[in-house]
Amino acid sequence: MRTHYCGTLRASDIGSTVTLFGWVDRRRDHGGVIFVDLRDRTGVVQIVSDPERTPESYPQADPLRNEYVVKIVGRVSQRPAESLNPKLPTGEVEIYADSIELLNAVRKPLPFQVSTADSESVREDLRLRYRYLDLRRERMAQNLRVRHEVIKAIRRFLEDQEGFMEVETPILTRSTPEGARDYLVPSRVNPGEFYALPQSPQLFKQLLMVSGVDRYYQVARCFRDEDLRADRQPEFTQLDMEMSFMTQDEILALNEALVAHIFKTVQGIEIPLPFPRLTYAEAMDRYGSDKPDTRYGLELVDVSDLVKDCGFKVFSGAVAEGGIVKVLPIPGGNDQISNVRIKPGGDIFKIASEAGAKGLAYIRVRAEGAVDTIGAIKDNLPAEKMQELLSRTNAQEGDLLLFGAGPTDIVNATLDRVRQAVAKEMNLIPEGKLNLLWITDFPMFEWNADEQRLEALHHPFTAPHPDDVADLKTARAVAYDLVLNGYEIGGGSLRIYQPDVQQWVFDTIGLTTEEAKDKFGFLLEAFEYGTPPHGGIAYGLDRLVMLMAGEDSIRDAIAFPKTQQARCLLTQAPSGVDEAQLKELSIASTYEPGEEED
RNA sequence: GGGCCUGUAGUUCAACCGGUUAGAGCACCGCCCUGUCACGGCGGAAGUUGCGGGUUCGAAUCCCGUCAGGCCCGCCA
Repeated sequence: MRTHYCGTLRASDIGSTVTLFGWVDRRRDHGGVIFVDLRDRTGVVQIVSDPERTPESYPQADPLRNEYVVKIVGRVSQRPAESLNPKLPTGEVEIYADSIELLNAVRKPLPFQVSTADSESVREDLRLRYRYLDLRRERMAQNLRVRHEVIKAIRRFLEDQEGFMEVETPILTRSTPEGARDYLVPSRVNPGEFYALPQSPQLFKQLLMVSGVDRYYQVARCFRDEDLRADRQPEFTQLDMEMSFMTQDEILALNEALVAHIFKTVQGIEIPLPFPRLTYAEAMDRYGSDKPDTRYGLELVDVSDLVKDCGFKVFSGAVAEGGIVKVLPIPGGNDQISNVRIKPGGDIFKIASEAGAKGLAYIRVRAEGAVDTIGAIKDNLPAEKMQELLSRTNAQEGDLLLFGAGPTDIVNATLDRVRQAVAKEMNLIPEGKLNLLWITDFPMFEWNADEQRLEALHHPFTAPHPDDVADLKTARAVAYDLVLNGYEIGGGSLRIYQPDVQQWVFDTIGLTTEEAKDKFGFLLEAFEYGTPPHGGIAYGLDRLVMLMAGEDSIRDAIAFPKTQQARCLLTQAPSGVDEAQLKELSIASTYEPGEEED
């Protein structure tokens, strides 16, 4: 029977006889003495074997190799003074092995070394193919631990301190319009009909409020059949919450306490409360983004009013057509960013054009208030406007001012991306800084040009701001996102709980009464039976863990993630199935290998 | 659907502008070494340069196609 875990042994254990199980992390054979680093999930401890002190185990230590599984019985001993290892938590002790039992060997060449120098990075496809080995490695083992600790902290806080109850909701549910593409599951019992996997438990948690659950949470798996990114997987985990009879401020305060609790218990980090708040309008104005990274400055400056009458048509025309002209001032940018990079063919130009910009005008601020700029600005911007522009952007010698001009959304998207690229390149992002903030007062709807209709920015159950109900089309929503270092890690809203308001919203997004009844009739009906005011939030748990673990990819926060092609390299999912299985489900595949699908 | 990047020994990387037998660290095998902790020393085995085609006297290197992985755009209420 195991008496201890490897990584937990300390000087206070000296003298004890211990039984350890684990993997050989490394073996060092000095001819007359063999050292084995034995690893389990808690860490490593050094095993010593030599012919004099441990004659029985010495021959047993000889055939050991990396990643062999062994049982070791030995005595915890003080290391000689000159052999202490301050790099290891167990570095004060070592185990004299009285017996070493080989439980299992490695029978094939390891696809990669489990224990390697930090500088060596293994190809990710190999790591995913042999994920069970990858998870043995310190980095991934640590990430799994962080994930576990985060979820544990959430449960302790919500259940023990705040009276939340976890309720599971269906994985097999019904397809709903709006939102992402659904994963579908054919129903054998009901031929021709399909379940959908939930994109989130949204409707069920609202129903639970009608049920009087009052404070619900769930660590909920969600599914969206969309293309993958470094921070997006087709199945992911939300911390889903919903609560009744609370105002927005009360919900935000509770969530601030939750997030602070998570960081405090998992990483010992104190986060000042309350979190800063920005309205959506402010965030778009100052950063061009609804999830701004506020760890650094580089705020945008709107200069539409200064240039609206100038002779430079790109500027005046943009304003005349209802757009804007904004400046991204880059302190010290003159030395950092050459004209070549801003002009067609340059990398900064490319970033801007991918966001829809036609180009980037610029001003370079020189000594004594002199400027270098493109001819069109020099010739067309009156001196007093130039002075006002320099003073409004707080321009100093050496600064580079980049202009975005055009439709508001394109200008914001352009300068947002350039801002992030510049911050990264100029090392403006402080290491280890955590910047949490709320974005509030999102608009209810945005225009979908493809479908020529308004659609819900958040989702169609979001309550309109009480001051704005006169005109829903332009109304603000009582919706909020939590942003951490430029990543949206959570978002929620107060919900509509009156059927008539819900109906107005469906009308506004062009959902006919019939469609609404067909898709959401059960929810509207539930609202007829005494629905409490309620609201909630959902966090992207994988993303939160990724950020807390210091990783750049959500895959490193998930035990068994999928590749960008949505494949599992370990199980080879997805796969073909027997014709008989399809038949049983009353479905057939229209896919023909070698042919283009459309 | 589109753009960009990567693919060389089990693994991490080299191999210059196309030119002898494709090299090195780790891992593996053998020998040596009693205080290492990324131990060290000597030796060995290990390669269809992802795959297919083309250009060339000659291709890891250039070109085309294809497969796999990554980053991004579109998409993701």
